[in-house]
Amino acid sequence: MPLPAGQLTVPRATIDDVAGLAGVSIKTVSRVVNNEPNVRQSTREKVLGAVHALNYRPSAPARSLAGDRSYLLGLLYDNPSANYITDVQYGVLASCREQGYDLLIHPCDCQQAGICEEITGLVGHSNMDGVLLTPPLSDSRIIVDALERAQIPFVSIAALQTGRRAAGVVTDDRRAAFSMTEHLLSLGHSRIGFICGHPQHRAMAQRLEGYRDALQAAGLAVADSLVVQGYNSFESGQAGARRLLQRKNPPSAIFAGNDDMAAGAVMVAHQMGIRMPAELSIAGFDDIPLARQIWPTLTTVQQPIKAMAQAATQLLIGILRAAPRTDIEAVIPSRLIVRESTAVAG
Amino acid sequence: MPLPAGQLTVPRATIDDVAGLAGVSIKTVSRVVNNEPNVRQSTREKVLGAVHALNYRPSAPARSLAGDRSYLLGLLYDNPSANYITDVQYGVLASCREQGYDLLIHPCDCQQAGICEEITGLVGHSNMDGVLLTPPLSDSRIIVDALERAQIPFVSIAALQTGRRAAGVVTDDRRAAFSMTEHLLSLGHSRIGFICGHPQHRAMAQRLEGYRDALQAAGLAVADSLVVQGYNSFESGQAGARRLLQRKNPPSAIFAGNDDMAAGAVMVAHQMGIRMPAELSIAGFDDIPLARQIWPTLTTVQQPIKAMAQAATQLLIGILRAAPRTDIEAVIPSRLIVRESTAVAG
DNA sequence: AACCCAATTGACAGCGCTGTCAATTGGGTT
DNA sequence: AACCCAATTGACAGCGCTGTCAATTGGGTT
Repeated sequence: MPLPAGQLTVPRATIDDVAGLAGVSIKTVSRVVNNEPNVRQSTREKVLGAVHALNYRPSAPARSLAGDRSYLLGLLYDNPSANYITDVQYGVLASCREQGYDLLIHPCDCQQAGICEEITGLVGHSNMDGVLLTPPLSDSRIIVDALERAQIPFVSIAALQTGRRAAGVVTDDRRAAFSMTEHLLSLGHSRIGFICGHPQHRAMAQRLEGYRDALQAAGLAVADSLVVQGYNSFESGQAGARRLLQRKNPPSAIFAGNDDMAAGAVMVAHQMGIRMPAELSIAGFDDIPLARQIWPTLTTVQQPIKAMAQAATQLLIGILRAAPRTDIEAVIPSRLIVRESTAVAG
Repeated sequence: MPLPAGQLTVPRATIDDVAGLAGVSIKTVSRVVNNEPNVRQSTREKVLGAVHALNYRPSAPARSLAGDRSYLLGLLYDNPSANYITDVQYGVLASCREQGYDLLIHPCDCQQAGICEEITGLVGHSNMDGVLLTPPLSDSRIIVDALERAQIPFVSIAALQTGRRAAGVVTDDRRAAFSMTEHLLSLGHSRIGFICGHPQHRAMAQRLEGYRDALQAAGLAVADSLVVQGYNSFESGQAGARRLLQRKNPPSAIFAGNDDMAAGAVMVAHQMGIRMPAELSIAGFDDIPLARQIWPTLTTVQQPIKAMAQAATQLLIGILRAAPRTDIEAVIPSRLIVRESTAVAG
């Protein structure tokens, strides 16, 4: 039965216990535990033996208080897609565990007044060493500015920080969208609708560019009437698809900027009695689990979300360790996955 | 541009600064900040004024070190459903913010050897005040035992701790499953298949009981051949549905123990060319977003996941504060949602 | 006016580490 | 053998709070 903390039967070993057992000073234990140089190999082994024997784990708060580092990272997001966020979390956690960091998660409301103060307050209070940003936060100029002003180290996932000395990890959105559009063109589609994601997301702008590039490369005009604005959510995908399909001359294929919106389009087609993929091809982007859970299964771009999050976290920890150049941008490639929602134009 | 921590231009106010400005001792500031009794109203106001003026926020690690409390809660889970976990997280976070706690998340692998040591190690290292458990961890005897032995306060979400003095928050699984089965019976279905969730989850056992109760109440025999074992995942739902639908005498309705499995069943029906709901009704449980994102949309039970998580967190914080009786069990009701996947038997 | 006692306030140690800086060690050089 | 200096080790203060316990305050009572 749960009891209040602090009454553990086996009290935790402290650095003094380890030092006593190993016959060295606590400072030497500290050096070994933190992998600092200038410790004789034999001493290191003696200390590690004691650490192991006592099952010693340094106290996070004590470290944090003394060393001005908390070994705590924050993950900030404002994203409606559970699948996306969960993937990001797993990626971030993988790197955190590897490096001995803990993770605090902080969903927040991007639109809310005072969001910047909320975020800097949060970070200050929890003593986070650094934060990871996902879209749309990473695309928000005011939020990025606030973090820079507060001098909080951060790395953004899936968002270009154009013209800044900020680190980030992205995928090749433009090229992938180009490939997807090419795929649809190769199936004989010439009227391809595009449901764009949130206008503030730079990754979405990139995907739109890729779509345009491919049409132009194929010698086709980019009809503005075939591009509709969505906001990343399933519901906005439904609305966008309705607008496209209710035209007098509807497209024979729809490419949505992400899977949630593509799934919304699939739902609308079902509701309108349009058969897929015979009468309508639909493609998404991201390859979240939902892409395999709806009928027909979605042709999409597998965005390496987890890998990107993991790489971004590595990058952040590297910056915290060494404070090197921070204008690093890593690109992790994505790939096309053809499933059942796209077929030869009817 | 990110810089290493500890170089903030405006140094954080400490308790000494506040005490100095308010003209009291740091202990009095501590009392006010922690809402302790026995402070004169006028003193309290003076201190709060200084707190406000300096934008003072107590240092979490210092508090933790001095007070043996970290204001950190842990959320442990091993659950494949992103939707479910995200809902739980939002609920837990809502209570955490209200009460000034931060949240560490820790997905883990329930099956892995040494899981108990991993968990107790984790909790000890991070200095969590208490942890929240979701199924299947909350259903695992060895994990619950380990937490009790380590005297770590915990509350479980959506799992009965039968025969223990442990706190938990559940919904009325049995009654809700009864209602859903009744709904299907009232549509004229008499052969209703059931895809059960993970055999270790007590909530799933409850749902199976509810299904049985309803059949018996209607004077129908419970055919063992109509109950198949799943494991909560989409894929296990597909496998279960295939087994049910490939019988010589298939059911006209399938009730799955959760929405992920129900969605798997829907996928199989599509693949087999079975029309829904005309030829087959399918019902789920939980009402995750997926239930509204597949076609046909799922009739399901709205399980108040977020509310349960929020209540569980409140309960945990209450236990941490007062260490009162810990064998509390809260029940939050769920309700039936009829959508497009169920209809009169054909 | 003297006293009393609960209410209020404060002094100080200590939580478990890391940073700073001084002390010690020990192999290579002359 | 005496010396030197980089490598190694340790002493100690201090991070910002809370807990403990003692000191002070101030309104009610006699």
